[in-house]
Amino acid sequence: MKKPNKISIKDISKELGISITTISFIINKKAKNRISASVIKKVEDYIEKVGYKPNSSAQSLRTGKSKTIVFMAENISDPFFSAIAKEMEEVAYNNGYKIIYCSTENNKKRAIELISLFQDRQIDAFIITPPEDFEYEIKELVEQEQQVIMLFDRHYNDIIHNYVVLDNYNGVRVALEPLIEQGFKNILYVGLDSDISPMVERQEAYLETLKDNNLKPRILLTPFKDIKTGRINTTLKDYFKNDTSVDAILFASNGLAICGLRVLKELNIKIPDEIAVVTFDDRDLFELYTPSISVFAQPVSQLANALIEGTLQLLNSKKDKPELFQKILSGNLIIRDSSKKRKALS
Amino acid sequence: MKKPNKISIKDISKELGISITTISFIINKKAKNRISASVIKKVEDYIEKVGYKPNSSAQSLRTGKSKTIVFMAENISDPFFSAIAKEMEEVAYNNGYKIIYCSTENNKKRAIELISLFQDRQIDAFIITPPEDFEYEIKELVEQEQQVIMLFDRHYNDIIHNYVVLDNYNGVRVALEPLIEQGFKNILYVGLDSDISPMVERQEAYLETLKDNNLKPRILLTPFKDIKTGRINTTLKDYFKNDTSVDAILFASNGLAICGLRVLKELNIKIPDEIAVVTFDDRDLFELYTPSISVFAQPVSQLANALIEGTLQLLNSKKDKPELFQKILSGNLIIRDSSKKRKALS
DNA sequence: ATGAAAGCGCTAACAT
DNA sequence: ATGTTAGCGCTTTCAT
Repeated sequence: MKKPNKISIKDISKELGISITTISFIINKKAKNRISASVIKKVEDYIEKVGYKPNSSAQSLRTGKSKTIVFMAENISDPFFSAIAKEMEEVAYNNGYKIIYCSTENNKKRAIELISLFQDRQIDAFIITPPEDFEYEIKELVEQEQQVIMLFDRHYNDIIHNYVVLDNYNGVRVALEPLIEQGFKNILYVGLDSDISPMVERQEAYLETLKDNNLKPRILLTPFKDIKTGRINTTLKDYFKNDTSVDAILFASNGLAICGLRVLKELNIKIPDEIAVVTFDDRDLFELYTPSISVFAQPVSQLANALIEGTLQLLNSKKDKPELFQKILSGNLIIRDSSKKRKALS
Repeated sequence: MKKPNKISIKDISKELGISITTISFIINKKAKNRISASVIKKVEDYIEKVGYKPNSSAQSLRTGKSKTIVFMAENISDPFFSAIAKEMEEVAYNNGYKIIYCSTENNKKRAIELISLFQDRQIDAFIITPPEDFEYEIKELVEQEQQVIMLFDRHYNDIIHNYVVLDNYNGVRVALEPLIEQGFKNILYVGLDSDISPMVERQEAYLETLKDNNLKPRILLTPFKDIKTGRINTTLKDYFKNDTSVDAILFASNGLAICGLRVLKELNIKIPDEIAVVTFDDRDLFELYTPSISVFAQPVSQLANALIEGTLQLLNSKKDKPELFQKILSGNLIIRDSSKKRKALS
């Protein structure tokens, strides 16, 4: 490997006969009212000419800041999380930050390892989608105040922390409303057996909404890992065999819905004639499926923007006043064919 | 922000009364046959106890290596690229490397900016999916020998470089074979109007295969940007209106296929009865679509593994012998309902 | 077997 | 307005 054009401030200093301090000030835009315009011009031109770029390791070492944000998603290959990642990317780069992505797989042990791995490095901020049973770890992280901690998708009530989440309560209500209005009486909720806030909130909202409408709730929960193993298919099939009264389903996540659609197809259950379907999180699959699937779509762009803007804002805030960034965003229901009663179909 | 437990080698040195050098050797596993077992034990225990982790900026500054790999994909939210990213992630971390992802959007200007942005930082390797018309830039990058350059998905014939790509020629042949065998005569190829190698190779392979079978080729090309703008829908519709003889389509990418499916649905053209469909790149959409869509699936795990293993291998190789890592992997055809003649359907 | 010391490139407090 | 200089934490050469 050749190591050419590794030009440093010192080289510029020698070449131009100007001290490195002066050059440093100019590079860091702290030259105003300090350095003469002619010197600034001279240095800037030279930098432009030779394509000098400061050594970021040296900057990090000196300042203790790395201009790096870690985004710990549940799974970076999940369309929802990768869409968020994609949207944050550009804003971060435009602000001089780079983002490192990683996936927890919703696995506590793995998440702990990842945090430990990145804490060694100089990381300025963590954007985290915490896995199951992670409140203690987040609490510790927040209290250490080593870096900006921003939670995404999930949050805790007993810790004061930054977060950007969806308004799940309202989401479920909005998703159920048209179903109830159309007269569906036996609405099944298919969710994850999990303590993460969206799952808890969605389930609670479901329960409340059904209660408000004097409807009998039916809940089918499955552990996260059953999605991967495919065990969920058996669970769903068994359920449908035992409870034939269900006339509508609300899936609490797109992953759940995909499994559900597969099973309904296999069982030859007609959507929406025999069972209507609504799910969380939009994907192009749902739009193109036959019939098209109604979804409660998360506001991906808004979420991503809030996340990165909030994080940058906290990063730039003066250390003495500990700010808080908390945002709860609303999604919107997209009604497609899967939740329309037959007579309502064109 | 508090800045606690920022413990350095010097602190350990003072605490234990052992020199910095000795501790550094122990940390870097260069202590064998140099340092006494008792001292090693003492230091290791202390490090374990206080949870010391070396400052990576200092290491980078000193060694010139950052243990960082940049993965420049076309679009990190595309299921194909995000699946690759996800698979590489763990291997990289296990080897002490972190990965930064970014998206070129197939935009040359953006890609140049990103490379410039990351070259300033100490990046050890670039894994790049080059956009349109990028041969010159890659050539420069490779010649500079500043970091390991590994191309993915696309490659160039006139540059000697590392790459991991799909065997596109064979892929197209394999995808077309069952179509031809079943007697489809008017097979349309829908591709991207692009100079990137997969598109060139797929189109050539299509032409050759049809020629070998004495069939008349029909090619419909669309610029990359038309997918985003939706202009492709008009293009496709217009084509189908003018050429009603088509009885099968090979889509050169999953993005193209999705647009195609949308249009076929809109035009109420029945798959496979009126037009059979096969596409590149599998997605769960294709499996669940009605009818299920036949695909030529890329070997995602193999590609990801080759990419990261190859990159790590080059990273670890001695600088004096310039190695080359080139891998062409085969995908496999998954035949579903969309490419079966009616009589062949169960 | 262990230690002293130079220096990677940069920032910023402190001269001048 | 500009320059001198002391480290940031680490690796590594060269003593001892």
